[in-house]
Parts: sequence; C-alpha cells; structure tokens
Amino acid sequence: MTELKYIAVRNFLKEQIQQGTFGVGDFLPSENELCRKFSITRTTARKALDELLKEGFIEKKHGKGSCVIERRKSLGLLTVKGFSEAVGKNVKTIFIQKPTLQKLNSSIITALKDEDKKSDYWFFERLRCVGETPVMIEKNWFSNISLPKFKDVSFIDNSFFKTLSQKYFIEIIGSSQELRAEFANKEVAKILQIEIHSPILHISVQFKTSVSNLTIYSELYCNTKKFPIGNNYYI
Amino acid sequence: MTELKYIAVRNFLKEQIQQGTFGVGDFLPSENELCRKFSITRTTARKALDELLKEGFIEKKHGKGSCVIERRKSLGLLTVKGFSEAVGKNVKTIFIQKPTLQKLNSSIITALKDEDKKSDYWFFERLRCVGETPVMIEKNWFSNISLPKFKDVSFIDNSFFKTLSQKYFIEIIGSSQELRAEFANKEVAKILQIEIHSPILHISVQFKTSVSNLTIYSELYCNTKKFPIGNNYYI
DNA sequence: TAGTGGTCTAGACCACGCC
DNA sequence: GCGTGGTCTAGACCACTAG
Repeated sequence: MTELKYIAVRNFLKEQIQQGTFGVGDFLPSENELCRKFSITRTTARKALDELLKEGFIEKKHGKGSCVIERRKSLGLLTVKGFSEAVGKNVKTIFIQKPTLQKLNSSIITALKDEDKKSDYWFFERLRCVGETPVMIEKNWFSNISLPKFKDVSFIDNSFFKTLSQKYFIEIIGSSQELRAEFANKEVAKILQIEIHSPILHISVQFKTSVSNLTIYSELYCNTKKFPIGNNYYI
Repeated sequence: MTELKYIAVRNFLKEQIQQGTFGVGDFLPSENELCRKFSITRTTARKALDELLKEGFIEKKHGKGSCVIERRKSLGLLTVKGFSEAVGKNVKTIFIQKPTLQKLNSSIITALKDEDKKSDYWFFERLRCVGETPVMIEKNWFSNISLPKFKDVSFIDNSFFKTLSQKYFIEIIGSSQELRAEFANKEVAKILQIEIHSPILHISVQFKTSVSNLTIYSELYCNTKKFPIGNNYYI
C-alpha cells in the first residue's frame, strides 16, 4: 500500500516545520505552489494544509497564505498524561518516599472505593521542580495488585504512567478530579519552600486504569505562583 | 450576502439533531442523499458533515454513514456547557453586569490574541451560587462579532454556551486554561462573602469556537471550600 | 493587478460494511 | 452487489491582501 498523497504532503511539510526550515511566523508554500511541486490538485493540497491546521501547526490567512504558529500542547497535566510531558523539559523529580507497601492511612484519601480499603497499598511520594524551584508535591497510592518487581523498576522518563504502559501494559483510561484552593500547612510549606498559609492548589485525582481492580489515587499540592497549572483540550 | 451552501446544510442538520429528529445512534442522510436533497455536489455535502464532525456532533463510519454521537461535554477541567450542568440543579445565577460593549481593559486578560486587541468587547459578569452560598464569580469577554440582538437575548437555561449553540450555531471546540491558587482580593472577597486573603481558585480560560475569529475569554474566581471544582475525563 | 485562500461543480475510482 | 464514506482530478468564480 502506498501512502496517500495528502498524507505525504502533510508529512513533508510537518518535517520541514519540525526541522525549522519553516519557523514560527513563516509562510508555507501557497496551495498552487504545492500543486505544481507535488503534481496534485488544489483539493489535495488544501486537505494536506487542513491537516496541519487541525493539528495546530499553522493558521490560514485569507489573501496571504498559511502561517506557521506556535504549536499548542496536547492534553495537559490535568487530563491524563502526568507531569513530565506537561511542563516541559526543565523538570527535576525527587523521590521523597520510594515505592513501599504500606498499611493504608485512610484519613489521607477521602474518596476511597470500598473494595480498596482492605488491602495493603503501594505508596510513593515525589517532589517536582522546575529548574531549582519546587512546584508540586505528588503523593500516589494504589492497591497491591501484581506488578512484578515494581519496587525495583526505575520509571521511564520519570513518568509513572509511561512505566505502567510500557512495562505492564496498563493504560490510564480516565480520571476524576477535585480541585481546591487551600492554605499550605506546615509540612507542605516546608517542602515547597514557601511561607506557611500561602495559597496552594490541592488536586485530588482518581485514575481509572485498563485493569478493572486498579485505581490510582493521587494527591497533588501545587505552588501555582510562578507556574500555573495549565490544560489544553481540543475536540 | 446569502448564506454559504455548506453552512446552510450544516445548520439544517444541526437543528435536526438539537430538536431530536436525529438522536444519538441515528445515521444522518448519506452524502449522496444530501447532494440530491440540496442540489449540491459531494464536496459540499462532505464539507457540511466535516463541520459537524469537527464540532463533535457526529462520527463517520466508513461504509455505513454519519452517526450522531453523545456530544462530549467535559472540555478539560470544567465542562464546556458552563456552570449549570457542572454543579447540579441547585444553582442560582445573578448578573453583576449584563452584557455590554466595552473598551477593553487589557490588564485583566493576560493572554489576549493580537487580533483581539483592536475592537470593542462584549463583557458580562455573573455570580454563581449553590443554594444561598456564592461560589464563583465569572467574567466573560469576547470580541464584537455579529451576534444580532445579543444584548437582549435571554440565556437558554442560564447557559451562555447553550445560547451560542442554539441561537447562533456557534460551538465550543476547545479550551485552554490556567489555574492558580491565590488570595482573594477585596472585591472578590466581598462578592463571594468570604474574608479577604482567603485562598481562592483563579481559572483563566480561553474558549476556541467554531467561528475562527471568535475566542471567548473567561476569568473565574472560585471559593472551593464547600464546593470543590470537579472534573471527569474518560477517553 | 496579481496572487492568495474560500467555495463549489461534475465527474472518477477505491475500500469498507452489509446482505 | 450495492450503498457508504475516502481520495482525487480539473476545472470555475469569488473575496481578501498587498504592491
């Protein structure tokens, strides 16, 4: 099977953009130029450009051309992907508590499912920093289902979810969240290096996974002063 | 100026869907049927259907047809449909400022698009209460595109977005948000009936719409103490 | 005025789903 | 086999931007 024409043109242009041949603000070749260059009709050229439009690489300007724009990020922190992909590359992750099996301290997790109250729990806690600035404390719990050697695995790209996916073939298929603005308590303030009673964003998340009896609970405490939590969503 | 053909077909189908003539799971008329019915070519029929696809009303099934689907309601953090459906039925909405045309106070909206800096703006501000408790201040801006009689329309079910959809055929197709935990300032504290310097959740939202030059900007100030902001997401 | 993108026509062939 | 949507051609006219 040979590649569709509009896909080929789209990929060609996308590569050029990603390699910097066309930078932000530059105009791509016009539809008619693409027609000549690739021996296609305008319908096909337009379809290729429409793909780039839909994917957020360009915007079209009537009478001028197709302009490369700053690409929006995909699903942000608050949807499914986790922290590593959300904030960018300059992220440091420090384990405050490496993964251990614990008896559950049920006062911490408020919305615990009944069937999850019985067993032991994996727990780990991390501090996320942007540059040298601590921005988020992340506490995670999940029940003791079979994750062979979980204690000893190192996280792929510091991402728990990526590790679940690639090592255990477990996918996140949904989440539900509650968000609160709160005063930082003593412990949180100390770790985030902010004053006690500073406003912090507290996010409680339940992640639903492709394994039916595995729910992951996370409690996040964010200092949003320098780094607000972001989120993008497109249908 | 007469209406574009694909817009006319799109609106016709959208009305049928909103009125329930085509319910979830039903198939719309095929592309060839639309061609005959409206005396158009398949390109135009497809463009109309592609609009409905982009706006989340249908999905296309190769070899079968265009199927009406449950329109995705949750756009990232908050629901697209606005507050009314988000918190439940016991919601009261009070206009602090009815829709008016204003010169823009650009200090309020941080991430304003360049082309949006020129014109006048529609602005309105509302207070959302659960029972008798004020929980959210909602400020909205959008550029002065043609929304006939907007000043005088009453919102359908108190929902700005539902009104946009059903009266003007404008759909929300995406959003990008920033969340911050902040201290309540004097004005916000007074309206929300909380103490000054209480922690509040400040959400800045840009809504992308199906009208290319219409972006809606919202600034939300939430007292999350009794009513945390919630969100569900499923793939 | 020349070039650009936006809309639209009238065809064609193909791959998929279903009977 | 037939109808469906997916891709593609070869044109046309229009509205917008700019020199």
